[in-house]
Amino acid sequence: MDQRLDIHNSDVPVLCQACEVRHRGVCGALNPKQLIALAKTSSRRKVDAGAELFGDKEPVVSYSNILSGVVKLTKTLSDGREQIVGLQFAPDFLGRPFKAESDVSAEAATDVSLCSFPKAAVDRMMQEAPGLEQRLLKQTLRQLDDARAWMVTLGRKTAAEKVASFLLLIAHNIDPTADSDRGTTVFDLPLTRADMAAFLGLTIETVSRQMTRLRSKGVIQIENNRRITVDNMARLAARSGD
Amino acid sequence: MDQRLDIHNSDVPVLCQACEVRHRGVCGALNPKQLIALAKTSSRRKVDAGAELFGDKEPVVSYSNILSGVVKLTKTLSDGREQIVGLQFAPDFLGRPFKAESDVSAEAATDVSLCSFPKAAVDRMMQEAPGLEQRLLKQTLRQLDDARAWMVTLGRKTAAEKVASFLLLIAHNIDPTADSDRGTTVFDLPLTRADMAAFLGLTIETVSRQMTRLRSKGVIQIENNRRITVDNMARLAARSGD
DNA sequence: CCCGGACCTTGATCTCGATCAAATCGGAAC
DNA sequence: GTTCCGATTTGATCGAGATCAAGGTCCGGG
Repeated sequence: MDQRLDIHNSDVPVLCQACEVRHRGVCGALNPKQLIALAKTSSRRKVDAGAELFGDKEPVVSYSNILSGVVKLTKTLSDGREQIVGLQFAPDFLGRPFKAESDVSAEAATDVSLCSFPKAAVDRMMQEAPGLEQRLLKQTLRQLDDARAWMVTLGRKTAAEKVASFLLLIAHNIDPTADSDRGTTVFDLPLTRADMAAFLGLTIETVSRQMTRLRSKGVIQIENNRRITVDNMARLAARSGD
Repeated sequence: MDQRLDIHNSDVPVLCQACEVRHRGVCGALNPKQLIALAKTSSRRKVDAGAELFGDKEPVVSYSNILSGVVKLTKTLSDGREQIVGLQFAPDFLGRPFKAESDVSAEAATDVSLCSFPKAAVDRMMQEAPGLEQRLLKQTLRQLDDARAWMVTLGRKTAAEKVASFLLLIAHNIDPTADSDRGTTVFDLPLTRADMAAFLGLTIETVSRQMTRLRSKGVIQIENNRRITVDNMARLAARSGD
């Protein structure tokens, strides 16, 4: 009832009215009143590819929604070996509730636009809006599923299967309608070869060789290193090992 | 107030009064009234090492708390390659909310005792008890941290570092007081060499060779294949690559 | 005590992906 | 256009871990 009224008096904050992820992101769980309270303290910003959003072991004072672009989450061993442990796409929520500091660092893989909130404001709102907590739980469970699926890729797949799995992952995230039945799919890789290697647990050289191999077998076309065309998704999927 | 009264009229279900994980598990978020409602439909059971708790792609109709023992979560590729994607210890909650079927299979690595609940009963209670949802969110976030930490192990560590990392993981889970400052730590491995290989993304032979190597360097002692003694945790930690 | 089967270790060899080392490409600045 | 520099590709070689193949150990049951 209250909810019903709120929907009609359309005092949704200006910032949110034009928001790309208004309904898909965690904000979708808030009523207009809560949205107004949160919007007061939130701010949009753009960051360039390569910029660090927050570092490992660094106190994190804000959460963010990703509005566009791709963010990579990385962990680094003491001797410098690096592994990307997650990729986040719009409208993912960025940040680790219940902990003052993250144990991953987050870096913009592409140009990224964000909507950031003070950590404390969201933490407070989580207590009042159970729907918010539920959205976070759902996203976290999905990320856990993704992480576990990727553990199989890291632990058991060959280099060729890893690269094919990566291309499928990106194709599905960039263009959710891409599917094995459909014909040609085109997308831009959000990652450099070095990033791909860091995500796949391989070296740059191996990634490059496997990409070349997929191209020479006619599974993919490569334009300017970044633009990928997949004529037949099923053929690519057949090489992913799943 | 209501809460305060409830605590004193100690009508906590008999089943729960003796529960090993009463306060540490997700049930700790429930008040006695909710606990009674849930206990009506819950049941304790023991399963032998090796038994499958639920399979991949199989509809799951119940959740469980692990009361004792270790459960392994595995994923299998179409050609049979297998990867353990998580280990669960008491008092972990087992099950995937918001999804009818799991995409991992769960198997008892050791003898395990469980307390199981019908999925529907817990799902209903999650709506009413926000504390329950918050506990689940916290556990899920912790599991996501664990999964990401393990991705580094799978993607970037050498066989020697993987085995050392595994021993540290087990030592810390079996005996939470084990720490680098302290002297001797003794524990039983909950996994066979084959399971260790499946968790580490290695073969049985490589795991065995690395264990032998750690023994011959005096980092660990091995008794009957399963009982491990670590005289100096710091020496083991130094070999984990972190 | 002896047997049988599962689990584990050890050895020899092979192979995939890492490493080392040059080219070559692509795009931004001028 | 030309230059330059980081990103990528390609080639040659190496080596960690897989694979193939025996043995050895542990433990429960007759």
